[in-house]
Amino acid sequence: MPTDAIIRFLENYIPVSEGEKSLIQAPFEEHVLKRRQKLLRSGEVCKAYTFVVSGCFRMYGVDDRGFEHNIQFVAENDWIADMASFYTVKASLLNIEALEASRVLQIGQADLYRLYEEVPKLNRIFKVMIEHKYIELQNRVLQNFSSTAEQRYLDFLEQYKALANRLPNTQIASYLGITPEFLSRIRKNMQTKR
Amino acid sequence: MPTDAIIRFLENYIPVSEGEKSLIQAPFEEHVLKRRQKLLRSGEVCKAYTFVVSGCFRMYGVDDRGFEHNIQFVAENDWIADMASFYTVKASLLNIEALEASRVLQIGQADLYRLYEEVPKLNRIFKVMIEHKYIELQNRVLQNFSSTAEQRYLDFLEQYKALANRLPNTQIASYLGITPEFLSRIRKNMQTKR
DNA sequence: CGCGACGTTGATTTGCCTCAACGATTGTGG
DNA sequence: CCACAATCGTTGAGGCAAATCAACGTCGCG
Repeated sequence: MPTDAIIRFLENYIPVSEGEKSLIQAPFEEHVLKRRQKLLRSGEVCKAYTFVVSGCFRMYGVDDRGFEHNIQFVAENDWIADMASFYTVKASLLNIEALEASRVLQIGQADLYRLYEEVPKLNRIFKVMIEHKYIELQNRVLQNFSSTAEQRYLDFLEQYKALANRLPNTQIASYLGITPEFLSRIRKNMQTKR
Repeated sequence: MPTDAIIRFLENYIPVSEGEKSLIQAPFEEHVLKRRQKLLRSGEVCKAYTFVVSGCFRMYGVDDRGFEHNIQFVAENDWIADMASFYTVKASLLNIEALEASRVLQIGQADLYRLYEEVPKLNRIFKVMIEHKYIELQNRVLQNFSSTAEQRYLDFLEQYKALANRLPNTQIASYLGITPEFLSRIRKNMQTKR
């Protein structure tokens, strides 16, 4: 069962009984996406909370000059949604796009709220999960203070070792807030150093 | 009772019974801080979750060259803690400092965990609260993509109207990631425009 | 009163962007 | 299975936004 992956994820936090397992697994729907296909377009409401079974996504915004800026990458066994749009049911400012062919499991607002009622411990689990995500995001803000782009690039490689190999440098540059050209120069510079 | 402010805060989310109120209020301790006094120093473990009754705080990190960078401001009727340090019980990278004379209510890890058991709905309330904080932080990351520092300054004034008047420009510059000198030039420029 | 925090202005420097051009690789439809 | 397009990484020349360093006036406070 593909939804087993979700149970394994939850049990990293708190054990889940057999009855709860079936309650949880029931409402999720599986979807398959090709590379470049979108889970969410800005302007739409984010209607689903998404668990990534396999593959990889980027979430990004577009500035007033039309440039894209990656906010986060999410790979297998992790969750992605624009919380702001999902909970307020308002148009999202963000896009979510598959960087690889991917498989996901999705749950809508109504089903998720019902699950929170039926399985109250989900509130605890999701609270902790979101705390983790908050900490990760705060670390990102902290890293952005590292003065030079080279240092931020090194920090990124350190923190996302596994992911970095799978991502094109253009996407990494967009995450770091620099141009692909400048990232290329940074990499060249690093080679001559060592 | 100063802890009434906490109940009012919680009831913005979900009603709380009389019995729950006393359970919740019991473990909080009140503290008074002068301007510039610290709630947390980097290197220490963040041992308390703090509710601000009155006054205002900044949370900041220090980079490798010794420069301070503000991550967030928190004023009355809001919570502040370095979640990363609080939940992992490891040394914090951050500092929390009073920008004004302030009064706070603090709860330690053990007491907070006990409260989560005694009053399970706190998990729901804190989940939602942290979601809000996550969204706020994500907006901050998004705003940082706004190309020019002037635009980011305008965004900041828009979002934190009330707070902006109370903060010295040096603190705002540190939040925006620019020098106080450059913020001064931006402000001068804006005057001549209108 | 005197000291430290704060804001301002000027001159100079620099990290990173912009625009343009060119191979290498990937993927895709005929 | 090849041809062509699209994506990706790289390099060069020139330009700009913001940093740096230094100096000075003002204000609030112990």
